[in-house]
Amino acid sequence: MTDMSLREFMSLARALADPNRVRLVMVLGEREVCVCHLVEFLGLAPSTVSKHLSILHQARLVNSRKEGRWVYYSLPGREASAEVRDALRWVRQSLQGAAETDADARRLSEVLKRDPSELCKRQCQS
Amino acid sequence: MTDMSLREFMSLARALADPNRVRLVMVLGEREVCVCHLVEFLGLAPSTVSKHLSILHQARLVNSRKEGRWVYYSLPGREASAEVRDALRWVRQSLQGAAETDADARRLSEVLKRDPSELCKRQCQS
DNA sequence: CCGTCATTTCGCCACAGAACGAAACATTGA
DNA sequence: TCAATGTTTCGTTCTGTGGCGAAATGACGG
Repeated sequence: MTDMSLREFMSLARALADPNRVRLVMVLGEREVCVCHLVEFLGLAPSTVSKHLSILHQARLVNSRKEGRWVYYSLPGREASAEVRDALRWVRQSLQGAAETDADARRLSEVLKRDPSELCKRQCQS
Repeated sequence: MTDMSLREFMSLARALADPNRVRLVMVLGEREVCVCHLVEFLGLAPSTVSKHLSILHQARLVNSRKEGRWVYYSLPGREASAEVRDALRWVRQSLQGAAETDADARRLSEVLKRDPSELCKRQCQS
């Protein structure tokens, strides 16, 4: 009923075809998270994480909000299109309760306890 | 509730990350189709189509049945796992009614009118 | 058996994409 | 305004994947 073109669908499907991007979608449930926390969470270079977030954003699977120097990403709510909500529902329902999902949630909780400034300094020096 | 591992999910997501494979999934609704008809439908080399079907089969998104020299592919029904059914539901509900879907359905109908033998001869000579 | 034919597997090429570091950009604070 | 800092963009490298043709596999008909 969503009447989505194949091109739009492939944008969603390809955005969800990378495990790190799927982990980001799973870990962004409910809360809004700063990029530097996501960098620490994935353990990848800031530029790599930024690229992943850019791909998710282009597919409308995440929202971004800039607050000062920090950028926060989150999942869209009811304002999202039906196609995006269906895609997010598929991912999140499929992977809820998975071992990796729980482990990642715990891992993010630990990361969120740290100060953004501290994280970014360590990221930039390396 | 399906309690699927990230690895299993990525197998499904990556299988659905190619437009030609998505077209195959959409066109295999209900009916069982022979490989040579799918080759003519996509307009790709037989080896390429076989590879696509292999990827879909490894992800359990399609069934294969061998009858003589011909191999028929179809979508799994209720015997499929919940994860596979959820993935197929997402794709098919998202793209039902899309212009490309209707055009492909008509295109396959035309192809199905032709004889398998005739198609395969033309495919092999080229 | 042997040839034919439908399909798959293999080897190769070209391109897409994931990763990084360096540089650019943007914002805050001195 | 200048320095510091969080994020993104750019350029590069390397791996992964889609495409094809040729060869291998498997099944039917002589």
